[in-house]
Amino acid sequence: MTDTGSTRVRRGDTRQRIRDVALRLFAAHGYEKTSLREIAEEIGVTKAALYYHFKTKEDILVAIHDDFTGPIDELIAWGREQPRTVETAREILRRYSLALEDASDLFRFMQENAAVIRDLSLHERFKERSRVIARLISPPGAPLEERVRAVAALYTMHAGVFAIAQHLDEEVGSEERRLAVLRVAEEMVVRAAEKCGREAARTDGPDTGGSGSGGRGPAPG
Amino acid sequence: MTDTGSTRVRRGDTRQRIRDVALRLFAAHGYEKTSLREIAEEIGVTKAALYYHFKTKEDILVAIHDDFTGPIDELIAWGREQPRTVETAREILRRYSLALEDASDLFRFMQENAAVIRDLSLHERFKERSRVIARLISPPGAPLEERVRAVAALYTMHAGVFAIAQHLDEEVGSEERRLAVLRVAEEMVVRAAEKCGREAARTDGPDTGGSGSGGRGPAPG
Amino acid sequence: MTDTGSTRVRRGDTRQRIRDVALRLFAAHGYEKTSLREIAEEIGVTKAALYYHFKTKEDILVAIHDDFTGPIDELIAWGREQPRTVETAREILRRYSLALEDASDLFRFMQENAAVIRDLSLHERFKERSRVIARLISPPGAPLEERVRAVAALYTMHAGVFAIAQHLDEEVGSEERRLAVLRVAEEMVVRAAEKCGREAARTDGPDTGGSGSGGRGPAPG
Amino acid sequence: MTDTGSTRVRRGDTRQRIRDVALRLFAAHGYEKTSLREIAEEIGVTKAALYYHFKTKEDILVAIHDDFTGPIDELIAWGREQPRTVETAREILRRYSLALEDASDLFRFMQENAAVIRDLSLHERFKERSRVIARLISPPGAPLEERVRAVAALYTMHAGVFAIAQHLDEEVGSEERRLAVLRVAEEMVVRAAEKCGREAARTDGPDTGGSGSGGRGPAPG
DNA sequence: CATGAATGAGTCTTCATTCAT
DNA sequence: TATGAATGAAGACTCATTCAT
Repeated sequence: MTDTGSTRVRRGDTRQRIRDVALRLFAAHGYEKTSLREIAEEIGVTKAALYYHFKTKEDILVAIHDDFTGPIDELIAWGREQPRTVETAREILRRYSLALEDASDLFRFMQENAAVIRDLSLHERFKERSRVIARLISPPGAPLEERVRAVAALYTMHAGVFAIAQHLDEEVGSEERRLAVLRVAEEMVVRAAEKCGREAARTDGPDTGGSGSGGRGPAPG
Repeated sequence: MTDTGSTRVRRGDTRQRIRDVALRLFAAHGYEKTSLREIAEEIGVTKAALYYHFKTKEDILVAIHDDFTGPIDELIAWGREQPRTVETAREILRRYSLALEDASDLFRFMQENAAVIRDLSLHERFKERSRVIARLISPPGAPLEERVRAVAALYTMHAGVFAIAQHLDEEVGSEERRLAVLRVAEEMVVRAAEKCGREAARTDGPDTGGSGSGGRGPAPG
Repeated sequence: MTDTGSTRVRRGDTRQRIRDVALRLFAAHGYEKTSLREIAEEIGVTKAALYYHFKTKEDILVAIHDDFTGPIDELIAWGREQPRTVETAREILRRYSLALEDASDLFRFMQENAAVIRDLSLHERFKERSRVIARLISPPGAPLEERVRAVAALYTMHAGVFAIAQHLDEEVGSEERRLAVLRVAEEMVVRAAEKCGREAARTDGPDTGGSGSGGRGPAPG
Repeated sequence: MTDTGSTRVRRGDTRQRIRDVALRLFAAHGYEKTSLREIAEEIGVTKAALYYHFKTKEDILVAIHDDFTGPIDELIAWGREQPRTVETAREILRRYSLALEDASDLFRFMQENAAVIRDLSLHERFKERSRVIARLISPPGAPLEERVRAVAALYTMHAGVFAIAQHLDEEVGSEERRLAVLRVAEEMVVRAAEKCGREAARTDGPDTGGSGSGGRGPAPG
């Protein structure tokens, strides 16, 4: 066995630990209010060590961001090749819901620090992805209300991972909450399709979603 | 005639100008990234002058906040005395929509700086008001999904004043956008009531709302 | 009588003291090696106080520089209006010698920190003035050797205020040294004129100049 | 045949490359402003590698310095054994001019970083050599003006390799410039001797220098 | 012969805040 | 009603240097 770091410091994983701690602190107190000193101290290294691994504070954030965009990019790639049906839209929402849950800290951070992020290089990359997904759900030339509904569905899901959760301070399981939010979002886009008379397959309930990625097993009626 | 500031600076209204400029800068670049120096410079006074009018930086924010809560408080008071019908819920949304539009900078700011605001005294006051309105729409003991829908409707409207607008980069009038968002939000709570079998009055359209606060004239079909 | 600062700090003159101390330290240890902390400590204020008076470290240097350029600019202005005779050139050298002596710390600094200064905004301004004076002495289209002589004369004088002085560690009075250097420089330009056959007035020796601004007494008309 | 670096980096010559790159950067931006990171990056090794070859940053500079002092030391040795005639002085200048040209980057660096170098161990060694050469040209007990002339001649040559060159932005070949500067310097010491009535050999032109080190062939009349 | 990882001291600079005037 | 002058604390970042591997 190699010397498994009894020597006071988990070796090698510093870079990853910086990302982890930074995300937690950024999400908790905001990007500007989190100092590199705090991050370094919590990890147990010096500020200078952070600069060995990342060129700037913003760079840490970028690295965190890019850590989580893989699933989203796959979702976009998948979405582009599907037919533009309501069922596709629903499946996108289901998958997006899962991706969101995995990266909930990051999304919460992006949402709650939007004002500051606007001045960062990150901003454009993030915004673009958001826009693309919205377009995947609501066809480019769709009527205003349908497009609003699509974006609203997305934001509902974003809010679902933290803001809405705060309003539900009772004992609501996180998976239960996720599914409830998902169902609401799904319905929004289904409604949009109905109203605008698209090639809506049956849309009575969120039943068909059974295809699975929306969750394990059928959602309770 | 009133002394129309021959001296290049409107005298007397400094306090108000501080609030205005501060809100604009806070909303644009975030609370932490906006320095008192910037505010003072833009107004044309010294930093010290800000301290004549406000005790701390946070105080400026509190003053701004309180400037805009009047209408919301009235809405809450009004809501408390209404019967808990779907129609009431819709009317609350309509009025909330208008209040939001008037205080859009502030709401945008609160939303986009949530992470930083969490550490401020303001936070609780703001959060509570939000919670109360949500409760006005979805009865305390309502089923999970209905409550989610209520909160989602509220967030949809919050997002409507800026985030959604960004996705609608075409030439959509701001009033047109507001009404579209409002309609989507209304439908969310109506749907909730239907599903949960409340004493839903007719919900076909946002017609009854004629009481007026939802907008001028009937919304286009 | 007003309270004449028994209160520990000479009031009002902070800005000037910053310039003085900064120049001394810059000249002694170099621009890069002199930290704002050192300057502040020596004056007895905080680093932040420096930033109340100057926007950046470079700004302090610029202010110092501009303090001393007045006489040089006057010299240039005067020179431009004189006939381009050898006598004018000699008078320029004499006046330049005096200006140099007054600003010797600055010139020494500029000379000994040239490498660093090259990256500063100051550089161009300084270089240009240097060039102009050289041109005043050696006519634009003069033969190579004459121009070299003019520049060399200038550099000899620059070096005279410190580098040459170091080689003369015996007891040579500073005024004695200045005049010796000046005489050498004068001769260089006189020789140049002789060789190139300009309208040299008598150039046998640096005698006539004696009365001039190179020492005490009125400059020749 | 020699292993001509198939591996992208000339191996073995790292030490030399450090010296080269360091001198170039030191001369360009100054000693303090040039970081070991820059040097290492430009070479394509890590900072730590520099420390394999040199003990400190200052050590790199010392090594560079010592690289170039050989010719100067030889010149000094030669000079010491010559009779103290004007002709000797001229020959010293001629040889010095050539040595200077070979080590122009270093001399430029020493001149333009004098303020910083003063705090380095190098300083004394360098200054001493300078002093010795000056003494070789102007006899120990010579009158003030003669000594000033000697030092000025030396500084003129130093300045000649860069500062004067800058004033001559036209197309003046570097050899042409060197010779012009040399001629001016020579004349300074010749004049000194004339005035002070030393055993001046003929001084009409820089002809006798034929020994060659002053340049190839007779200088143009 | 070199690197990966890290450090401690220090850099310039900005900030919210204070207070005598 | 304001300002001029200043401060203490902190910020992000860089540097020369070290050392185990």
